[in-house]
Amino acid sequence: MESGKVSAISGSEWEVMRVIWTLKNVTSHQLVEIMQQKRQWSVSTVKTLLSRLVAKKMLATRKDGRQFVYQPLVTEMFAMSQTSLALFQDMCAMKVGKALLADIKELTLSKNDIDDLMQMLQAKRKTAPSEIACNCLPREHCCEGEQ
Amino acid sequence: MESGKVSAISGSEWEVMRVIWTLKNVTSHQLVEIMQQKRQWSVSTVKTLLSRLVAKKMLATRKDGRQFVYQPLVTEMFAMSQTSLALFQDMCAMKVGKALLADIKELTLSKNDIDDLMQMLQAKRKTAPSEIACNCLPREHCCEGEQ
DNA sequence: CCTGATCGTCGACAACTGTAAACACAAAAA
DNA sequence: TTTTTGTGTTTACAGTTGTCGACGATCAGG
Repeated sequence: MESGKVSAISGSEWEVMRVIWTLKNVTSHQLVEIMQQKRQWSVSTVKTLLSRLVAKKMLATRKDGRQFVYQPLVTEMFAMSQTSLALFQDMCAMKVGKALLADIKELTLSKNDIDDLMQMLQAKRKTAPSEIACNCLPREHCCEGEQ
Repeated sequence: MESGKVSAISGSEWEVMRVIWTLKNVTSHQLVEIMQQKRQWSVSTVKTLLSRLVAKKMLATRKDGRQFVYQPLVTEMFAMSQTSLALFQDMCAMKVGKALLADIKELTLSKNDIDDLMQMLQAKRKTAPSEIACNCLPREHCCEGEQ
């Protein structure tokens, strides 16, 4: 699994990142405490995840006295859109729209988000194709029915 | 990693599934051929993935003469929305809308999809909250700035 | 200066993934 | 019937992930 993007962090790593993104500058101690409260992880577990995130260049460390202060190297928004977009791009292009629809139906969005989304959609509509081909197969037969 | 959902299939498995979803009923031979063309995988690799997908209850097999015919046990749409929704639900609730916006900006959607999305949004707007709180931390301080 | 509390680093280990070779068995061909 | 070929099953092996305990360095107290 080699990529040029956001190093595809794993689930647990993502949880740690969220805390760091939110707090911006966190000492390992704070992290351990928060994660222990949030997920009952052992001290070691948190430390391991931090090391891995540093190795993956998602976090930078700054030594402050005896302990480290962690700091994100990519923004949360970047990671979020990067990750979700990658997921959608691995799916059938023809059905991505439907998946989005299902997601939006379930997710809680603010009025502002909704307005932004609608505006974006409105703009995209002008140049949108009327159909998108399925790209699940290399060439031959491709989905035709199954709307 | 235990879940009640869609067994979280991995990347390669997802690729195989896409072909099967599209073709509905596929013999291992076809699969091997397609995957070889699409990803240069060896025969063994494809077979391994198929076994694993059967083990994960994503595929059912029906013996047809010497070989097996594979058949999906969950619909593509279900898997797609399930998977993407799970991803979004692991992200900061406050920023999911922005991520969606970024995704939609990049993805190619058909006019119909766009219309459906807009309609959905319009409907949701009526009951949408004006703000959504960040849920990255257990309790204390939570993101306030960083729009 | 010695001692104990803190930290970060290493090493571990099982489960899951990506890839694939080896093997056993049945069917097709010779 | 013997050989070949097409199938599914087993085994393998390196990497990643989820979770930790142990170890060695360091800082704060006495």
